Amino acid sequence: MPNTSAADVLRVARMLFAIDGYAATSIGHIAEAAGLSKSAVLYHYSSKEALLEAIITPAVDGLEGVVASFARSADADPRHEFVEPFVDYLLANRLEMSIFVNQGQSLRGLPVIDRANGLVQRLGDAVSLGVVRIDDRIRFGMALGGAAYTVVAAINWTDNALPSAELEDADEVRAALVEIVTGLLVASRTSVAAH
Amino acid sequence: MPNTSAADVLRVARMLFAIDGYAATSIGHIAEAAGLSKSAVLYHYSSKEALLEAIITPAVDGLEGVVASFARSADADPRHEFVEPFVDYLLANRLEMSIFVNQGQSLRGLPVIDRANGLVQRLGDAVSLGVVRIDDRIRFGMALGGAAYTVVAAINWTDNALPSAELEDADEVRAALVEIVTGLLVASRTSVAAH
DNA sequence: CAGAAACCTGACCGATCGGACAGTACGCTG
DNA sequence: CAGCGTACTGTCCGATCGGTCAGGTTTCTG
Repeated sequence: MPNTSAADVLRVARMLFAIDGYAATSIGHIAEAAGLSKSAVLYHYSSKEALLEAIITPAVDGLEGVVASFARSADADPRHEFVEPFVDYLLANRLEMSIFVNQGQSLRGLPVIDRANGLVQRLGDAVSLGVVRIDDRIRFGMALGGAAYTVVAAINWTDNALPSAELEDADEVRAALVEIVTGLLVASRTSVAAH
Repeated sequence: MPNTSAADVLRVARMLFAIDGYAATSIGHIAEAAGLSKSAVLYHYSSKEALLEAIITPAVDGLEGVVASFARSADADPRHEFVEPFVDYLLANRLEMSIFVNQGQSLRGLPVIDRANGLVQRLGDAVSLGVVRIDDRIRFGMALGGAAYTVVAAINWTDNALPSAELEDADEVRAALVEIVTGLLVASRTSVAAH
């Protein structure tokens, strides 16, 4: 994690985009918070959109891996194949998740966001394959969406403004998420098998 | 549901605020979509903020009832006392929920939004009372947040643009949500009792 | 029919936005 | 020392924003 100005801009912008929203965050705000001029921000990132792209592209790349790991877990025990990578991904990309979970729809049209939305849809489609019962679909949606939203909400509802959350009991949180998500997914699987 | 211009403005604005976001929706956009001039919109609602207030105040009032119904269900079977009203509330206020679930943090500072956020916090606090284990807290968060987010996401991921979603199997959805949320809450309760 | 109230428009305002651009200070290399 | 790339700054621009205002039309009421 280098300490260059460009990296500072990235960190500040990620924070502001996640908490205040992309539309409500001006380049001037980012510049001020980073201790630079607006022009300096635009020197490092040629546009506001390019800045957003630089922020969430790595996270979207990681999401690609998560989707792949789900496809791989099609018939195995989903816990190790899919759930743990999924939960780890959520916890490691909280701010980026917050951006495209909460603003994914309003920002559609931007290429990076569309790519992220497409991946989410692919994940949803992959899971709907062979799942007919509505309550199973909803259970699955709650497992994925609920976990994502819970992790994101933890940013907002705990006293934030601190650079990274005070997750000292991160291991416990992780274990709990893995257990609950697995529970919801397994319930879905078994009811599929029984059907 | 009257067909006056003021009501049209309200409907259009609710849609745009929920889908495109409050910050990204200009009064001019609302006016255009409603077939009026910008001035006409500002004639019916004195400011953009007043328009948002008119949209979500009824939903926030309803949320007050939901919070009260949770307090009432403290030791009873939570299904009828709390879960059903909660799920019904979510389904009946999908667009408004979408606004202050997804944008509640970025819009903090606006009185109506702060009131809504305070209610959500009150609900969270009420539930944390006596719940120590982290996995129980997360399970509860996933029950409430996940249900809310699932209902909201259904707006965004299904082909929208249709005025109200094509929820013909609404009864099945409702039943499934009630069952799943109840399951998560009951698991939490029993583990509290066992502890 | 007179007048008031309700409804709506177009013109205009200051502020802020994303972004372009010309210029400057600094360090490295030949 | 000359020259060049990097890292910035302040200035300016057109567009768009939320909001005001003066006036026009329609509708209701006495």
